[in-house]
Amino acid sequence: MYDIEKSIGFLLSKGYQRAWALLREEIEVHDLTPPQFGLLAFLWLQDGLTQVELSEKGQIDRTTIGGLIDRLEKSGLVERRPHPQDRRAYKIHLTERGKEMESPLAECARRALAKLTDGLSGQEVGELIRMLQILRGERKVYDHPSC
Amino acid sequence: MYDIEKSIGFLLSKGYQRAWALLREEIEVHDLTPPQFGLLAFLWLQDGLTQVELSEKGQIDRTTIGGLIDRLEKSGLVERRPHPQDRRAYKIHLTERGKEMESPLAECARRALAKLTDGLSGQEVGELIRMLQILRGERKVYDHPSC
DNA sequence: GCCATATTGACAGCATGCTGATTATCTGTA
DNA sequence: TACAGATAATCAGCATGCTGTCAATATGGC
Repeated sequence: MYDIEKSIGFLLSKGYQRAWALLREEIEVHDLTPPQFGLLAFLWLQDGLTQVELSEKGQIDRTTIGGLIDRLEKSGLVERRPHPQDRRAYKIHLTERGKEMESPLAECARRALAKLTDGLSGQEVGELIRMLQILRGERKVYDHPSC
Repeated sequence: MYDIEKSIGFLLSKGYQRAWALLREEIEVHDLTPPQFGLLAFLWLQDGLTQVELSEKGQIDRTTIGGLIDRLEKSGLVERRPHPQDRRAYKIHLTERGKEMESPLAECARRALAKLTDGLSGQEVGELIRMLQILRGERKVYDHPSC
């Protein structure tokens, strides 16, 4: 008999759903959604990427990126600038307001994470991160790489 | 600095994305999507539930259930029957074909799960399930309940 | 330089997941 | 019985994530 309640796929979907909802509660006052927050977070690490580069780094579908940027542009957090070497492409840049939002938004994410992992110890959270990185596709993640 | 690559929410979203894609590869030959499979899986455990009951058991939004059932009904896997005591409600029943699909579809799910957890040991998979159940909302899950 | 091929971003179309509103029906209380 | 409030399902509207297609532009081989 197939018991979906114990299935990793089902549990991942529900865990993700809960993470999404908790983050959304924290950031909706800033009129953002979790994926929009995620895209900003990649720009905080490196500004001026093209849509394809953002798509690869964030593992977000390239057709989804377009709409995300449309909405972030409308909110005045990012802007499309023509790419100096490639007339097909845009470079996506944070606006001043987009840069200023890093600190308050990261604080929102910290609060959401605290609620999410309320039932887990710090060590368990580390273990969970390691295993999720493996699930994501890396063959194996070691604390001390051995090969 | 906020590093989204190490964020549990981000990793959950990517892990879920990968689980979704792997399951979809296995079941798309049967013209199903992972959420449709999930709904069937709850009916395999208990047939004849109402949409609200399915929504609660599967933690699927009640407005999403309607469309899922529409599509499963069109595929001939489930059917809406009037509820004998409540004229507002339907009881959702598996068709013969819906029942027969349990075995092949569960096999698809087993193969997808094997690919997903390829990099983890059996013990790690158990740990992961335990931690995801905690993330889902249960305060704490013990192998040997202590309180 | 020229052309086949690849790449960038846009769009249409579909399924999912949510909010909020609506309709039909049920239930508990006066 | 009558009525207020709760409940089951639907619908409209929006954002996300995917497939597939297309136009504009780059690139590499000749």
